Amino acid sequence: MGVLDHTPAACRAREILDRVGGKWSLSVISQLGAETKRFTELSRGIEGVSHRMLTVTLRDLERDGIVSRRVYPVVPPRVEYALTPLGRTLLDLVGGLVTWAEDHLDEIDAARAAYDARAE
Amino acid sequence: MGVLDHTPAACRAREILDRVGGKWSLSVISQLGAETKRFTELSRGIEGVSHRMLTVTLRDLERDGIVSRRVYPVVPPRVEYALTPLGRTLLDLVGGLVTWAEDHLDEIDAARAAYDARAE
DNA sequence: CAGCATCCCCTGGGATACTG
DNA sequence: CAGTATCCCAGGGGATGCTG
Repeated sequence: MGVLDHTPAACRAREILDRVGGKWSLSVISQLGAETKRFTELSRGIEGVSHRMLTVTLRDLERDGIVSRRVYPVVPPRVEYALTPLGRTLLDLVGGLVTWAEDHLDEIDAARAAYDARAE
Repeated sequence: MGVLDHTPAACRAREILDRVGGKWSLSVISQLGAETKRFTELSRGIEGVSHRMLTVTLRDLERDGIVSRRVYPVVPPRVEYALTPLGRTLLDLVGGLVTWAEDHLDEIDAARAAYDARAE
């Protein structure tokens, strides 16, 4: 028996999946892992993200205390985003996900192909 | 710079989130972590899951090679589900998520409360 | 027992246009 | 530059009922 033998544990893990599971969350966290960035820098660094979704994602992460938002009262506006200490602990965890993905994605793809082949 | 400094890395991590991010996936993986179980056992062990969603979740996990399905040709039908070796490696990873959740959920909840308070 | 099939609803997320 | 507002759609997921 490990950490996951009771349902409540899976429940809690789901909560963080809800927090990090958004389509763009990981990309944002990834981008902010190295350094503080401005809105437009993030926008350019994340291929395919719309203006709106980047805003929404940043708001959610900020609300959860994973990303900090610093506004400079200048014109034109300047806003900088960074990971909070909490966000940086997440970064380590997500590193584990990436490693696992690299190690097993081929395996999963093969399993899918085999499954689909069986069912035609 | 860590594992997450480039977007492609985040992309790959997203793929596994897509695979495991379903509402019931973690609960199923959790339930199967300890031992092989039958459909009804799983159903009883996971509070709130509907008949249909359990079926769908199991199919998806089976397709990805995370869960194995064994049918006994008897009547009444008997079907047993278990984690595959690949599934067990996932179990370890998810253990990390659970630990992180336990360590930081209060922090996140506090951040949310503070954020919501600021915005009224 | 294990599970498809059907119906329906709701939210996540895309496109686009407007502002301080 | 850094957003907000509005509209819209696909599909994830719930409820229920039928079957081998």
